[in-house]
Amino acid sequence: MARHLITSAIPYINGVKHLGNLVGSQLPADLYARYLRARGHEVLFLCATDEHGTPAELAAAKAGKPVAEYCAEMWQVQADLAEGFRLSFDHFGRSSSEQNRKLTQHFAGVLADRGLIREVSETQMYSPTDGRYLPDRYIEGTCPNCGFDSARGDQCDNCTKQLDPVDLINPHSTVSGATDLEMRETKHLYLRQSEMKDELEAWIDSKTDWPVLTTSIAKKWLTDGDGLQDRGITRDLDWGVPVRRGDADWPGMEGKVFYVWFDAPIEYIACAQEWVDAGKGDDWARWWRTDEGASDVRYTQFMGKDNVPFHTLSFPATILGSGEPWKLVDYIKSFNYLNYDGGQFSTSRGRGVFMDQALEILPADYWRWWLLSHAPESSDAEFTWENFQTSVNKDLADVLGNFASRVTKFCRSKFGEAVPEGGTRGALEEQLLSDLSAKIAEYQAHMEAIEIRKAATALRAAWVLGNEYLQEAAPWATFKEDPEKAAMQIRLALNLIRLYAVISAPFIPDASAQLRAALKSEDAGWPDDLPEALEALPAGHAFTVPEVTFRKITDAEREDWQSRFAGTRS
RNA sequence: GGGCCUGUAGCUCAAUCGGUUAGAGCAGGGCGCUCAUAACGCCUUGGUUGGGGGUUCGAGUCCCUCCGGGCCUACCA
Repeated sequence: MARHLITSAIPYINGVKHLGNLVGSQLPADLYARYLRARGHEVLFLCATDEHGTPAELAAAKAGKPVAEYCAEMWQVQADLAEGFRLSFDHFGRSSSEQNRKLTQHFAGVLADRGLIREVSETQMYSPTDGRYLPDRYIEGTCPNCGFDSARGDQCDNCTKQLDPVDLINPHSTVSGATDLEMRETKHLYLRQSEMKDELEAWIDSKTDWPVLTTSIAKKWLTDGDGLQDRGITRDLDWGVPVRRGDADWPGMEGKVFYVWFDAPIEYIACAQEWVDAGKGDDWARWWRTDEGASDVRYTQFMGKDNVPFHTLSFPATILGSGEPWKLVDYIKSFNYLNYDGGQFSTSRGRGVFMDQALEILPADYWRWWLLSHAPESSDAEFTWENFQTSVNKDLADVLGNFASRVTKFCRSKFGEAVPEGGTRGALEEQLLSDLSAKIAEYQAHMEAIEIRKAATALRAAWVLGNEYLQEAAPWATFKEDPEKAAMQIRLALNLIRLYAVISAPFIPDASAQLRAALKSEDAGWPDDLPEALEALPAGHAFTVPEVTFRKITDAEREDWQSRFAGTRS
């Protein structure tokens, strides 16, 4: 049994996340965590909210609330939704935690001591009306290149030319519309990533089994132009981790905070401390310090492709640069994007299905199954209501749900609500066991390799084997001339339902639990020994016919949702 | 502009190191079954692997080129 540390990219605080966000990190991470736990491994699965930065301040202002209060509320919203989707975090933390504040300041201090931080004086747009410095993209004006009148300070959306805010004609704040912008001189800390380029590159090069998506993005940043650039790790903001050098003041940095992308990954570690402080665990160091027991931990991170540079370069630079024995990531699983019906999901425009809306219309398992079985692993994937309806109806209702239904109902009508007794297995049953064993082995191999779509395909194929067996065995026919044989067939089929419930739990935990409850089976142990697992429900064991496990999505519903979610979210 | 990814059946996706006749699911067609959520099973139609050129005994896979889609390009996070 191994020890697995699993983290999902931490979702930003400003609002409910959409299904694309969910399938890009939290959901696949949960699948993996549930699977490894089911296989008996020791797992620590962490996630948190990413709370700092300009967008959080502006969202709070818009909501008319102090930013700390806004974040606390939104954390609760996201925590509830995570629970709704059955995301099995051991702890769902907050990057604004006390633990993260201290740890972030600690890392900055250590990095400074080791000469990996330098001060840079630069100019930045300041808006007296807004009373704040504005990131480049919060300034808009007319593009000096093409004349587009809504060009952003970092890039023109019309001609794609990269810009500097001072280049814009008639620049104004997108927050207030203020035009009295001025350049102010300000001092910031830069992490000297360039010093660590060779070390990082050697490390990335050693990860030959990582997804191409992960390594190609990392290599690009390492080798593009002049190579890996130093990165600013402080900002002129109120909301964030105050800049301190460990426990000490940092002269000249008063009133500044660390950049979110510096403190957010550190929250992975702080979250383990929060987990302990919340009384859920007793030793975070054995997961994170290689000198305190973490050397045998396998650490896997899940994220969307936009997060890859920070996880392959910035955060490792922080860890390696500290010279302290922190656990480095072993495997980075990254995802492409999920699109919505011909376009992108968009938080700002409210396009697509959001986590709260999804749970309002259907149980979590429907979404979990579709999203995971269509995870955007090799390229961007697309959500359409037609595909969702047919996939879910066919896979969950027809293949799995109906199997449980036909077996239990047949048993009830012919033998009553207890596992029937008698008969002995023959060649057909031997063949089923052999096929099933091979299919489960395939499923396990894909799960271990985190090949999610392939794992879903193998799992579904295992469900199909049950229907094939039933058709071949035809207990409704054998019952007429050899009731004992039919009893044996149905006993096996009832055990198949339990088996399916167990192996499907990482994908569809609620349905799995519901099926086991109907079968009155406490045992959720993984079927390491398949013949034994298919004897788990012995003759005479009482059960009940489960409620319809998965009802079908009707055409009327699909059409309703299709139009309801076509527009924008209010 | 530069870089990376991607294009395979009507749809969603496979295809190990370049190796036999490019495979699944869904949708379509036919047959069977009657236990079941109009469910299940079997058979089956369907592909010049985006176009063109090249390397090779052999190319979906490697090279060149053109076309389409997507992402990144470092101050959104």
